[in-house]
Amino acid sequence: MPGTPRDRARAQTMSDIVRIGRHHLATDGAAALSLRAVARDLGVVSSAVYRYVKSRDDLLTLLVVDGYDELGDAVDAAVAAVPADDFPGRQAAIGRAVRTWGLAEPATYALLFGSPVPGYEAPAEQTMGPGTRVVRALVTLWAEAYAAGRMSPPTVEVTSPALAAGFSAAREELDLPLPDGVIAAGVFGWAALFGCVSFEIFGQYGDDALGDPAALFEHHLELLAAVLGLR
Amino acid sequence: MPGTPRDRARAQTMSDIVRIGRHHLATDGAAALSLRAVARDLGVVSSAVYRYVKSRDDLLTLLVVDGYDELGDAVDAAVAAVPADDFPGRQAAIGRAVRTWGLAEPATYALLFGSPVPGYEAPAEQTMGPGTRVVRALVTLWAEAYAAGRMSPPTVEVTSPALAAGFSAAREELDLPLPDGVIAAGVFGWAALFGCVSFEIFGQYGDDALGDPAALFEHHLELLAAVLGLR
DNA sequence: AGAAAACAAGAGCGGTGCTCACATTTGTTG
DNA sequence: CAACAAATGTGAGCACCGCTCTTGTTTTCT
Repeated sequence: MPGTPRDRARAQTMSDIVRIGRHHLATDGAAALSLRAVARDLGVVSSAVYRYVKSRDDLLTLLVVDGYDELGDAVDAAVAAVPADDFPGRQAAIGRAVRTWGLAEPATYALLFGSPVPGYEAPAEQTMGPGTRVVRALVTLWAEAYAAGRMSPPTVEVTSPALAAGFSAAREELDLPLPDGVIAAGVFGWAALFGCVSFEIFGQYGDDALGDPAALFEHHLELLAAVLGLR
Repeated sequence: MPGTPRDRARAQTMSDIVRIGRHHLATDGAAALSLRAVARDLGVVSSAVYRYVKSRDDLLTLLVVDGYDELGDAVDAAVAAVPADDFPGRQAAIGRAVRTWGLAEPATYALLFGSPVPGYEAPAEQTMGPGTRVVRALVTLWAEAYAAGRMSPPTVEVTSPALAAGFSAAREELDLPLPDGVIAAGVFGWAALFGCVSFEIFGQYGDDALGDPAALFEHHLELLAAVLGLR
C-alpha cells in the first residue's frame, strides 16, 4: 500500500476508468466510446474525468495499451504451454491465441489492428513496448527454430538491395541471427496471420464463413508453417 | 439527358454529395464524416441533405459502394494489362492494384477493409456485388490457371469434413471447378494479400517500414504465388 | 389550372468533447 | 497546529454532431 490515501484513490479511479472504458468499448465499439458516458458510469460529472484523462484520445491510448498487454499475456501463455522443441506447434499456438483473443474482444482487436481511429495516433512511447509483444514472440520462435536447424531454407530469395539493407538494419537492431529470406518470410507470415484473423473478425468472409471458421484457420496455420519452412 | 430537370438536378446533387463526402473521408477520415459538414460544402442547410441521404450510415454505404467500384475498376484494368497466360503476373498485378489503390485512398481502404464502423453494417444487397469484385478476379484467375494445368497441387490437404462441406457449397454456388486444397490455399492467399496491404497502410510495420515497402511487397507477392502454386 | 409531390429552410432535441470559474477536500510545511 | 498549496469535484457554457418536425416554396403530373 504505497503512497497517500489520495494516491491510492487516484489509482483506483484510474483503474475504474479503464475498466468502464473497456466495457463500453466491448459493448458499443470504439466510436461510441464517450468520456461523458464513462463519467456517468463512474458516478461523477463529465468534466471530472478530465482530471484523470487528458482527452478521449488519451483514454483510447490507455485501452490500446491494456489490449496489447492482454493479448501479449495470452500469447505468452499459449507459447509456454507447448514443448520448446515443437516449433510448428508453438507457432500455431501463437496464431490460435491471437484468433481466440480477437474473437473474444473484437472491439479491442479492431482498435489495435483495424483502421486507425481518425485523428488519433497512438503515442509510440507508450504503445511501442506492449505493441510488439506478439511479433517478438514470433521472431523469438523463428530464431530458435533456425538455430536448431528446424527451418527449411526460404524458397524465394531477397533480390532488392534496399530491402536487404532494411533487413540488415533490423537484424542488428533486434539482434536477429536470421538470413534475409527468413526475415522476409517472417514478415509475410506475420502479416498473413493477422490478415486471416482480421478477415474473420471483420466479417470479410461473409455470413457463412465457408462452413467452419475454426477448421479453416487450422488449415491456414498449416499453410503458414509451410511458408515459414518450420518443422 | 433523360428525365425531368428535377431528376437531373437530383442526380447532380447526389453525385455532389458523394464527391464532397469522398473528399471529407480522404482528408478527415471516416469518423469525422458529418452530414452537416457535407451540407455546408454543398451550400445548403443541414436538414436538406436528408432529402437525398437517409442518414449518415446511408452516406457511408454510398462511399463504400463507390470505393468498391473504384478498386474493382483498378483491379480489372491491371489484370487486363497482363497476358492471359501469365498467371503469376496476373495475380501480382491484382496485388499491386490493391496496394496502389489503398495507398492512394487510405481512408476509403480503411472503410472497406479495416475495422467495421461501430453501429454501421453495410447492407448486403448494395455492397455484395461490387464488394466481391477483387476476390472474383482472384478466383477467376485461379480457375483458369488450374484448368490450364499451371497450378501445382496444394501441399496441405483439407482434412476437416466440415470445411470440405463448406467448400463444396461454395464450389457449386460459384461454379468453381477447383479442388478443396486449392480453394483453401486461395482463401489463405486472399486473406494474406489484404493482410500485407493492411499492415502497410495501417502502419503496423512501424515508421521505417523495413526499408523499402514496395520491394517488401514484391517479395510477398512472390511468396503468395508460391503458396498458390502458380506457374 | 389545380392537386400532389418534392424541396429547402429554420427551430429544436439530446448527445458529444472540452474549457473555465468556483467550491471543497486533502497533503504538506512553517 | 495552522496556513498554504495542490488535487479534486461541480456546474455552466461553447461549438459541434445526428436527426426530426413544421412551414413555406417550387416543380411536376393530371
